[in-house]
Amino acid sequence: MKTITQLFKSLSDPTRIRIIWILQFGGELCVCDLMAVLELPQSTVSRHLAYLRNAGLVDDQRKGVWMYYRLPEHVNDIIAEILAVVRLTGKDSEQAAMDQHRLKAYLREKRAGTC
Amino acid sequence: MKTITQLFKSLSDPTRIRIIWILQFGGELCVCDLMAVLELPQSTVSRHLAYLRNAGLVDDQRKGVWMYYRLPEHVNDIIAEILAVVRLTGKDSEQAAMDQHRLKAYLREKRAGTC
DNA sequence: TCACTGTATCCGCATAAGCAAATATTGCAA
DNA sequence: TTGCAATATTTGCTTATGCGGATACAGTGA
Repeated sequence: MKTITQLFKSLSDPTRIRIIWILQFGGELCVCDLMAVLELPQSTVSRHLAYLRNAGLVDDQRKGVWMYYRLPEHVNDIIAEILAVVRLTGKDSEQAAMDQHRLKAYLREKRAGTC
Repeated sequence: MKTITQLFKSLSDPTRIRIIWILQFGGELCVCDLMAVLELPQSTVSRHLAYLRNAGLVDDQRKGVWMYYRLPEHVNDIIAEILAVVRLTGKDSEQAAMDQHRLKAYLREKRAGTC
């Protein structure tokens, strides 16, 4: 019961929905990538990621100093369904399109080796 | 964007999840039916129903003094998917089973003509 | 019209959640 | 080990949300 409401609560914030849209589009990204796309301070992004991690909606993996986040690959039916719904909502979202555009531009200019 | 987060926010409360489970099981019910099953005061139940109505997750219909609530029949893909997810979560929920049991007992004793 | 019942909304309060700066932690390299 | 960069967590503040009693509104019947 608490798990389910926690799951929905973690999706009831626009920033967290945006993070999932961005990860669905961009695959694996580190915190500073997300900071650039979301245009939000580090502590804010990190806290939202912790929220999503606790709900089982993202996986994290440390690579040196960088923490990379991505959507989980092996999930139960409920989370899979929910991620499908979120993807559906992103299809005709202006915000999702803007974030995808900003991510593409950011990745194009990003130099190798930097975060 | 706001619509989506509002949708998830309306599902981030245990009482509202319970209401949807109860309606999935019991069909069309009025506010006092739900008060009996949820064991919550009228103002609380009504407010949660308003939340769900605004999110498009329940339909209401007045019949005399009574307001009947049920799940919407014709919904878009997103709401249909979300209701399916909620149903899925109810399958192995002890709370859902308890509420179903209480609803059955309540309907058995309820006299015709009373709310 | 008036009284009554069922439901919706308002109000004040308590709790929860978001924000961003500050601080702590982690891992790498010198 | 020391210093630095990336990230996580803490802190203090502000805002949002839930609660239930009180009140307002709507429909029915006398």
